[in-house]
Amino acid sequence: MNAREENLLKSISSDTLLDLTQRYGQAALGFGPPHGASSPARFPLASSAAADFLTAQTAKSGESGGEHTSDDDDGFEVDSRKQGSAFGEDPKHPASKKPKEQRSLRLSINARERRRMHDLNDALDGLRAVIPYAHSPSVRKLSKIATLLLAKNYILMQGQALEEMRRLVAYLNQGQTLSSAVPSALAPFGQTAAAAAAVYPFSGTALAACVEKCSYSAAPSSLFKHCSDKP
DNA sequence: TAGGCCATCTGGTCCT
DNA sequence: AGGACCAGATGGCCTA
Repeated sequence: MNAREENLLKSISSDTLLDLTQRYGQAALGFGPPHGASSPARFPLASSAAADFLTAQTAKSGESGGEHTSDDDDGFEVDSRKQGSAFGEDPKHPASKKPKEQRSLRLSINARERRRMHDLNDALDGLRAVIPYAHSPSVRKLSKIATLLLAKNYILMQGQALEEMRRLVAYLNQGQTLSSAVPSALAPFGQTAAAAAAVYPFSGTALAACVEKCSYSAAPSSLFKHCSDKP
């Protein structure tokens, strides 16, 4: 983790995160694609079940070869930076029995591996698209490791939010049954909420605190580490 | 210029 | 046998 990424993460306010949390949370529950979703295949979990996701990924895997690699079978559109090593002769294994066949096989394997890594990167891009962080063009893309760690913390945070919501609903339901003399439908919502806030044992700021603590800590080296602890 | 990040190649291992 | 997955090595690009 470098300073650049830490600054990026710190730049995200918890308000923004909570806002995004609400929207992405809905999407994750299947109420529609998240903001900015360009295609269902890009956000498979938002539109359908895990099985659909796997199907989409399998199909995508087949097509992505075409998207990324016109080099697929020939294996010749390699990164120009790596061309030297890609075509260099192995000093340990000079001209063997069938060098041409072996070379062809090696190129095919390389192309497959390249395709596989491209698919992996596509998946990471998909992950970046659905986790809350600054998506503006002026902000650098999250690194792979930052993406994974932020996604993990985001999932943990969502779980906590869900749990807190459940407790709140249970608490409000309990209050309804106790004060049945006053029809709950007539109770001003604001007052109800205020009363709940006054008595409700679970702080509404817990989530924001978790965001601060888990994802956007100012401590450079400890970034992302806090929530590796049990929530 | 050092360090971080990344893409690619490569050989090994496991699975179908 | 062929493909998927993995980890190590290598070298390029970018930023502080």
